[in-house]
Amino acid sequence: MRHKNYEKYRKIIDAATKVFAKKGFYNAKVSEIAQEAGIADGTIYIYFKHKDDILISLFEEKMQEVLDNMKKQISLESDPLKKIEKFALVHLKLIQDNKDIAEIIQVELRQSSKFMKNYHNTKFFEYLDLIGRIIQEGQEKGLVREDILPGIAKRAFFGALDEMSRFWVLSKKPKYDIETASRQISGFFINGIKK
Amino acid sequence: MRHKNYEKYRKIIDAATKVFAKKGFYNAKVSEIAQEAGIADGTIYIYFKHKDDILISLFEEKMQEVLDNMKKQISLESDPLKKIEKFALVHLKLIQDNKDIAEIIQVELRQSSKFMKNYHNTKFFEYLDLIGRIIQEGQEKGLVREDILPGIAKRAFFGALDEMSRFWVLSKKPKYDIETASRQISGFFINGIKK
DNA sequence: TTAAAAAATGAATCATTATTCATATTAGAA
DNA sequence: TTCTAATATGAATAATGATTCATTTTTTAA
Repeated sequence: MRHKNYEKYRKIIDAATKVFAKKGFYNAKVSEIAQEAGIADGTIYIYFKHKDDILISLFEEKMQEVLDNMKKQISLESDPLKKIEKFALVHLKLIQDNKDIAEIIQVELRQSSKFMKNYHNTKFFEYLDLIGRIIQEGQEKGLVREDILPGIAKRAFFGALDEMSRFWVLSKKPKYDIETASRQISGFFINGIKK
Repeated sequence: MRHKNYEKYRKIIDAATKVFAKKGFYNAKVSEIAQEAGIADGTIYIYFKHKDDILISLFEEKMQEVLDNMKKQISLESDPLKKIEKFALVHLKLIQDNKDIAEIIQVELRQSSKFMKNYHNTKFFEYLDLIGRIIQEGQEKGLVREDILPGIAKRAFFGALDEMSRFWVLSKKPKYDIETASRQISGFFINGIKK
């Protein structure tokens, strides 16, 4: 199914992205998504099992793009501390350039236990782990303090970026520009963990 | 209304806390809350305008407690950097001791735009601002670097703690104990911002 | 060109639940 | 104790919207 007509599959995902971002998952009607995609309600059920499935698929698709992009950008830097700087900048840029996706990842996907507890979110852990590995690399190269626990540090760093994102997603006009925000956040994170 | 029978009002809030935490706001039935509270469905509508109103009230109540507690604890320290350490410890302890509340604040309340965009969340901003003021105090006393923007730093620090909380709320058994986690997080935050 | 298969349609179904309200119970005043 | 107002009850209502499926349209391949 997923391979028969990828184009339409994507069209539905894109429509859903808009509608979920605007209304929130539970308040979004399947018929609205269909309308936004310019197809009939029933057609959605040819491509997706049910409404939940749209959200999950949407997330998988978008997250894969984010992940690929981030890996590529990171690999351009060799210094682990520079990689952290880069991570912050790329992450916040992504949020700014894709408000709808950001809002869904931010708000909708975290939503109920249904999604976060039951659906084991591999892609998200992979993303988090990019940070973890940078920190470990930094420790191996003697740039990062040995007593830093990468499992905690990666979450702290991601959380810092993420809270900044939430702030942007939820406020009308960003108060700080991305360069400033990313410089500040990576700045004190790096200062905090370096030797 | 709110003052007539505060006891029952609280009973409903407590029941809702349990049910929302378990099922998520949208999947929680008003009748389940009523059952958990040991009252009839209709009684809920004597104390609350509608389902949304329960979530909002719940949040206001709980957040006020959290806020009062945090203010008290913080005021016991005089050194701003110690205050930050204390903040982290108290915050994470709260999460650990109140899983249900944590889950709701964490997951449910951030949920749809409905709550986060339309309902202006004063209590949350007040909480965030506790951190902001500690940082400013640190700058005034010459302990924190002048180039740190408190508006960004407070979000980063809160975000770091919050992401750690999410991890706990969503995973069965905590991998790190609170003392370790809070020491690590406040540790590199303080290192990151201090002169 | 034509027939079968695949894809798309959208009106109808059907379950689900928030909310209401006529009725019953309880508490407090007289 | 009795009456009245305040509370509480829970069955009935009524809207909602996800999902199905009989029918139509489009595509494919012979």
